[in-house]
Amino acid sequence: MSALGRPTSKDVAQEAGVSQSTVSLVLGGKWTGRVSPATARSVRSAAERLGYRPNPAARNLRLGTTRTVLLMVPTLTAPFFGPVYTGAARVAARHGFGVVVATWPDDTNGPVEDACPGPPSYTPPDGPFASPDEAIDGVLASSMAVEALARFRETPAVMLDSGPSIPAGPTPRGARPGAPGPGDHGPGDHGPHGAGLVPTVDFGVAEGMRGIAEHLAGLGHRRIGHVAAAVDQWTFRARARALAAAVAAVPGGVLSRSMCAIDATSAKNAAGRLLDRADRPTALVCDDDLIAAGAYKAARARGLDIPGDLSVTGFDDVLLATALEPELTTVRLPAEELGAQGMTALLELLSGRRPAPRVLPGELIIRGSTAPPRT
Amino acid sequence: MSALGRPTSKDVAQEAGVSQSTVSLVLGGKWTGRVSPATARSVRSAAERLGYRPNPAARNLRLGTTRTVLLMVPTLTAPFFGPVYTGAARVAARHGFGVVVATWPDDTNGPVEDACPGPPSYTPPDGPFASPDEAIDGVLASSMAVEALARFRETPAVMLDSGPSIPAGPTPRGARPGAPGPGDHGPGDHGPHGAGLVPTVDFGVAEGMRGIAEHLAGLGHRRIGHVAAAVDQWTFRARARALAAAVAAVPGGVLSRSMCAIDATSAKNAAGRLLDRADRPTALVCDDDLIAAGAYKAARARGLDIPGDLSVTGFDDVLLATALEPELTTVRLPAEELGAQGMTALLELLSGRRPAPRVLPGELIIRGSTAPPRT
DNA sequence: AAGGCGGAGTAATACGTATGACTTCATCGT
DNA sequence: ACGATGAAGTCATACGTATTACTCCGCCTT
Repeated sequence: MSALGRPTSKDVAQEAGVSQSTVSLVLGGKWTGRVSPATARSVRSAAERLGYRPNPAARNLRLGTTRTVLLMVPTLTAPFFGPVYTGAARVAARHGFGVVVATWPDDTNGPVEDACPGPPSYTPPDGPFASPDEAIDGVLASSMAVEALARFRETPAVMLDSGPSIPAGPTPRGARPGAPGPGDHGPGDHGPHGAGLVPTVDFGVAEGMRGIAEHLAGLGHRRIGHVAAAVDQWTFRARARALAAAVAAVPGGVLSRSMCAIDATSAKNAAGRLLDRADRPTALVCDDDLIAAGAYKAARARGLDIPGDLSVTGFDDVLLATALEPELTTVRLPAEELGAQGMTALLELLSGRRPAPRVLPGELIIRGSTAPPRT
Repeated sequence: MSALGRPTSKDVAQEAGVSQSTVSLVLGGKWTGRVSPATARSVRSAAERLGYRPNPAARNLRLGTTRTVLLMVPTLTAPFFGPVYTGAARVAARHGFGVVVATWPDDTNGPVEDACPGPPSYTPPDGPFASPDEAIDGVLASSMAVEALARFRETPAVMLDSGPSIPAGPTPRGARPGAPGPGDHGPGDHGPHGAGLVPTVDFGVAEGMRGIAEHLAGLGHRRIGHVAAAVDQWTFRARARALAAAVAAVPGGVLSRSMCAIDATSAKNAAGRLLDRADRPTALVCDDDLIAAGAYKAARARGLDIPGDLSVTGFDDVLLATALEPELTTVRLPAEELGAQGMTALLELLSGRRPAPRVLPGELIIRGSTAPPRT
């Protein structure tokens, strides 16, 4: 029995009447030609009987691997990142890996009284991340964590939702989302891990946004408003750029834009600004579902019926989308699949291969918030 | 340098010109009277210079502790459990503990193609939980996981949101939520860890629900409908019981109930059944915010104005509550604090003390969805 | 001067697993 | 008949840390 109260490989060896090495060989699967099938069977049955599970910590010591990867996300409180974790953890578990999560520290807000002393920890977390002090084999990093990724220069990493290559750094202050500036994310960029060496998994946000624009155009909309998230991330830049291009391709298409933070109140104000213009748009394209909820409020406050007087679209398809009335036309981004594919890419990277970039298509979900414009 | 590329205590020893033991003593903090202050200083500065962090796996081996706890939740996809994790992980990190998450396996739904071979894992997960195969010091278990907790008979555990004592087992089939049957959760019950030995952290849902009832009664409501979650959990039984008691205490108070699953469509139907009765309620009390969103839909479908014709209340105060129009009157449950307090209790338990039961009060948040009934 | 004592530090070992080096023994080829 | 071959295992060791037992040394006591 180990100090943790679990049976060890030595216990199994005794039970099976063999040596500890043999147990390790059999259970490690590398015994062909070294252990007879009969012995292997008896070892396995002994392990089964005792409910033996190898101590991962001890295994790590020798192997120089922790079979643990770090998932860096800004928060688990937002609705989007839970599924990302779920997908990543599922794939990881299937390969015997564990996942620890690091979140941006200002994720915390509630006051906590923890007078519990507990054993002393002489390794206070110091970096920008509130992360468990783990030894890590690799990092799966959400786009918001680009600069924090620099702490892991030596560690294999995969970026999620950060664009087809890692941006060289934070976009300059004055840069406007949607401005297709040269070198915005060109293949010549050098990420923190070297020239384009960090594998990426992305959503096909451009195609998704184009789908929305074509859906609206097909319904007859021409004056389109964009309630855009004022967040400097690749995904929002890509959304803005794709929408601008798609509307420009529609004869008579006109696009107006208003920026907001990602919360319902700010979105309500931004949408209101568009609705109060003389040439009021007949449709509002929102950068995500929560922003669309704000747009609903702005419309209701002005007595506008959705979708009769105003069509509204969202992005992401979180739970909220079907809770709204009418239900929201949006683009479903497979968040769980993002985590799963990201983890798959990371595991490939860890096993020495160079994973190909992946792009997960979004799916246009047409619900009740879009209709032809009133003539 | 370790196999993982990090400096080891031996590296620090060499840098400081002392032995590895001395490094361990100094950094472990138990060196008073054994190491001179000057040496201690030089060791610490060497550790600083090299960026040394002890390898937790190696430390565990000797100590018989993994400094890791397991958080069992049904899912991280639902909006409620992300904050629970956040709070738990924050407190854990502060004491040098890591948190691994186990979720109910049917949390997975998306198809995943993972042709990645990776190293073989000879410990396939077998239990009901899709959990990382970790060695664990303790378990923090959400109420939905009562029966799974039985797998950890020997492990210190804290239950979250499961009522003041662990129920003896699943409630019998025929049991109706709200029926204050004898022995429902009486102090005589024996949990899986023995007679009431599992510490608990709960929300004050009864007080919260009473607050809602009194708020509505104060506005003048008498005919109240309860759109109840058909989920066999302590928290929902407690909500139903508290509401029934509070309404009974109001002169002329009448309560009707309709059950639904926790999704907007099912809730819409259940709310609709109440609204179609001859003695239509003037207020609908919903078991959570998502159900309230369904109630909004039912009301709109019948041309009822909220809050003019119908008051609606939710429970939990998730993001959705402020995205609805009008914003939802609800009870805020401090989910992050639940995780934090639960982890604090678990750490107390691990250090040999017996934590007192904790109850976190809910807070009534009055927004725009409640008003006096139309006369 | 012999013995004792406390301060400062080191050597040695245990934890549980994985693996390269080694042993044992039967069979095979010549 | 005798070394070579290969199968079936075991031995010994390394991984990085925490801790116990020990050494060394200077100083004090008697």
